[in-house]
Amino acid sequence: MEIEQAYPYLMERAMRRMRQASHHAFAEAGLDITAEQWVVLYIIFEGNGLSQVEITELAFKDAPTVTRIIDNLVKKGLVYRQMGTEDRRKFELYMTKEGREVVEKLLPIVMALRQQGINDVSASDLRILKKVLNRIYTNFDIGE
Amino acid sequence: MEIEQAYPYLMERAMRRMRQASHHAFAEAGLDITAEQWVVLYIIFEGNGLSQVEITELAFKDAPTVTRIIDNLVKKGLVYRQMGTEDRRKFELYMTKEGREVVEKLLPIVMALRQQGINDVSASDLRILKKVLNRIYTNFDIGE
DNA sequence: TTGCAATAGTTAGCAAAGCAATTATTAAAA
DNA sequence: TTTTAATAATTGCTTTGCTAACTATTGCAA
Repeated sequence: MEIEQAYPYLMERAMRRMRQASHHAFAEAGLDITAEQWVVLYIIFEGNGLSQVEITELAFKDAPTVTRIIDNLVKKGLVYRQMGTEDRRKFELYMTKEGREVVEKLLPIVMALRQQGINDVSASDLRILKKVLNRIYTNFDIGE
Repeated sequence: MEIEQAYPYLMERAMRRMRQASHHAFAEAGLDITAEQWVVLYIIFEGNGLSQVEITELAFKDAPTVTRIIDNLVKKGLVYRQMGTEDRRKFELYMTKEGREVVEKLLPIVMALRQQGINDVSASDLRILKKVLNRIYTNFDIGE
């Protein structure tokens, strides 16, 4: 019954530490970027010209959240919106030069953080972690 | 490099689904309680008379968050604050009758949800999940 | 005993998550 | 073609997380 042993608690706890570590590392690199902004920024970096809906799906966030994160990224001059040529409801998202520079500066930091988290975790344990996380995700599938 | 394969992404995704499922299940039971409120409510249920600092540590949240969650629980009439007898800076937190009723109503739902999440996950995989989550947590220990 | 640091809790400000409702545009149906 | 439904994005509202600043109380030390 002890709440400290329940896996949701352990997940929450690990996630929070991870986010704090990210924020701390980003700040140390002189960059005022949240972990969530990083996710969206990187998606735009990888797939230039994506619409917000596509970003929403890739980032597994909801539309309003993505709108606001992009608002912030635009304010910081890292990305810009361009009205869709075919479908004028859509925006296409592109990186600015500053945005690319930030990604290139952050990428190794993100990689190092990710590695730090699984330091001394065996490859097989990591595989099981991912498998179970995916399983938990599908176990709560909508419509059940 | 695919972000969908990175463990932080999988954790985030699983957590979000879990929270949604909780909220949905609580609402279906006719209870307007968030997952976060449940955590605090249950801690007060288990340890009657705890101070907010103690709750803060047990819930692994920060002080302002706990203050507000307790504010909400008080508004809903589920718990109440009582000024500390020895140390007048502290509050002691206690359940109301309604609070106890809510916990007793929610407890089986929470248990079922927790079980649903790890449906078809072997005991050994679950053990590894917990071990790795703890490892990630300590790998990001402050002061490193 | 006075003065100062530590502790408990709160308030304020910003970012983010979730949900409902709204606008603008496009697609489908009567 | 006109109406209706679906889609893309936004706005508003509430809750939470995090940081910093603040008040009140307690504990310790000069």
